[in-house]
Amino acid sequence: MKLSEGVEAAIHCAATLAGVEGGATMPGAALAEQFGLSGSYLLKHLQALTAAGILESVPGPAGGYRLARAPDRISLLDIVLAVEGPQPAFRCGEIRRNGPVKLPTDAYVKPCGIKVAMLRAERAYRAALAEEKLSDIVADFMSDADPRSVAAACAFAERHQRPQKSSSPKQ
Amino acid sequence: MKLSEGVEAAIHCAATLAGVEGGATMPGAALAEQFGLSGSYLLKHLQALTAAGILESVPGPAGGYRLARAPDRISLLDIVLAVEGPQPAFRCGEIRRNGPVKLPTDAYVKPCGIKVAMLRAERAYRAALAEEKLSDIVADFMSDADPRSVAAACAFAERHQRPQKSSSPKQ
DNA sequence: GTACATGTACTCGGATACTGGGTGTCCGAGTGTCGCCGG
DNA sequence: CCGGCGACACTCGGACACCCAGTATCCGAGTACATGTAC
Repeated sequence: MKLSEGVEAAIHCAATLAGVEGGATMPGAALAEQFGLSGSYLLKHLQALTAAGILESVPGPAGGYRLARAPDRISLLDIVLAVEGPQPAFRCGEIRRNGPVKLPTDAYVKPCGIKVAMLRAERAYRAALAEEKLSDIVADFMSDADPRSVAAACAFAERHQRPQKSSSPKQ
Repeated sequence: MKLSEGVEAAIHCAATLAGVEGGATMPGAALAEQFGLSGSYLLKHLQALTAAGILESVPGPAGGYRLARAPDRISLLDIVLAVEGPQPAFRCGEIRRNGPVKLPTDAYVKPCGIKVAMLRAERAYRAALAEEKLSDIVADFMSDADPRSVAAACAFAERHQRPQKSSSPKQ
């Protein structure tokens, strides 16, 4: 039961990207600098988010990443699943069948009760994660966090975002 | 987000031990055979359960493991935490502080909103796991599972449990 | 002066090493039992 | 025949290798802009 470090980075990046204007993008290198990470490595996770349809990538100069949809339609579950993969945390190896007593296969049509219980709890986890919207994260940060921190984040976003001329119809 | 394989084995072992009489024990080697696992390896997890106070170990011949308390007072959360460790799945590395802009430490007294959100979801997960009692797992297995599977499990338990003469006051 | 071709700089993307936790295995410590010996 | 002693067998417990996912890094592909040249 351990999430990879990339999850934290991915969420922070998504939250940062939620602060830039509509069509503007921010290079992965800037995001990496923002959090003191290796740019080359952070790209790996940004690519995962892009593949999952959470981010969009724009190549070339003045390119970068931006959110693919509104922050209130992005949940922490989406990000976690994109980085960690969709498979559940509990993997049932069906070890109940590995005993020395070999029962016919049709004795195991009923699913393993332990698996059912574990997945039921995991559904609760995912439901709770799905309730945590990226927009709420950002809103709470803007209102509750230390003003200096907010100002620094906004300044950084302002400085590194690159407005897209083609896609953004003038702001 | 991936639980170790040992969790599945630990839960199965605990469920099996819930089926033996009060003071009786079952050797770890028997449990390993029951699930086709390496005995030496399974001990590692059984030791973790023992250290967490979920199981009791009896050394010497006729020794083995048994539940340390009633199955209705053992939840899947207890077992998962014993095997995986108590630390939460989401580890906040405070990467928000790693940026090039160095703010004073007192700008970060408020906890990271992302951490708060992640841990809130994780609390839901743990609460759901805490609701899954080992007694329910066993009861569901006894009533719902295939009769042949139940019979095999009972026969195995009957064959391998070793009644403790000292602690069990004659059954 | 304008339009086109070319070179450059910047971006993302995928392929390639390194490392730590989990997995798997081994040998040693402790304990109860059985057998043997002495009384 | 009974009690004490010693060796044995079985158990758990901790310490030691192996392997894969995650971590970290590099180089290559693609695109937009800037520049230089021809018309």
